[in-house]
Amino acid sequence: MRQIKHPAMEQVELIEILYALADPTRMEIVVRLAKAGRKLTCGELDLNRPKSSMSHHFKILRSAGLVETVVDGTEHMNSLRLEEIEQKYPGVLESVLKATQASVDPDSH
Amino acid sequence: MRQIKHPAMEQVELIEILYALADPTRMEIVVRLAKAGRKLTCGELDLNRPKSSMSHHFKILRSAGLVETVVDGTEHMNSLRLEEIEQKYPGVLESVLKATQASVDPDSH
DNA sequence: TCCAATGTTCCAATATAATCGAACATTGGA
DNA sequence: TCCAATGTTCGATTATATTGGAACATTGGA
Repeated sequence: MRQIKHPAMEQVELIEILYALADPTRMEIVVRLAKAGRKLTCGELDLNRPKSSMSHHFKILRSAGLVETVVDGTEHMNSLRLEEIEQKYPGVLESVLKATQASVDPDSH
Repeated sequence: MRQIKHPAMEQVELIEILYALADPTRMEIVVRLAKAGRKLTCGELDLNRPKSSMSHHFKILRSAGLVETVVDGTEHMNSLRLEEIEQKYPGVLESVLKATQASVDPDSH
């Protein structure tokens, strides 16, 4: 597989986005990608889990339309499809990301 | 049980909200409650499913902090905890509700 | 050509969730 | 007091997800 397939935004369903986010591991990946603001390899996003488990979660994030993965040599560079999702579902991802900060920082609410 | 217990907003987790919304039946309940803008009985929110199934979903919606249920005689009146959730997680529920309309109305995106 | 690095795929095991019938609890009215 | 109405709880079944080891694919460098 030269490059990985991703769904077009037309076929990205809100409920799949929510489902993908409703898992701590996947949410953590999304949050890190948002904070990084640049492409990260799967290795950089490693969460002390077997590669097969991480790969499983990336697959779900991709099929939900949240993450885009570009093959670069032996590495896979991942990024959030933030603008695209904002366009189709304004505020959803943005507010969720903000809310994750709120959960961590007790002063923010 | 005279009245049903609900979690305080302090213990309402974002990820549980997302999980609760990531199911078509529960999403439909939430959308209907939002559109109704008034308390609805479980019967009014019936989705052609056995009572026990609906009750299961209401339980999850309650424990996630999304729905408040007040016992009134033999009926249970349900409402969205919209303002409270907006306060704690601004924009999340609002944008999701807007997005559900976008999914239905092809002109809106 | 060989090999290490990076992930994916496959598969089986385990865990979690959804479904729904039946029994139960509570209420209000006849 | 009896009963119908409204939901919940219980328990069993089925469906779906997660986990992780092992094998595999692809790439780039030695």
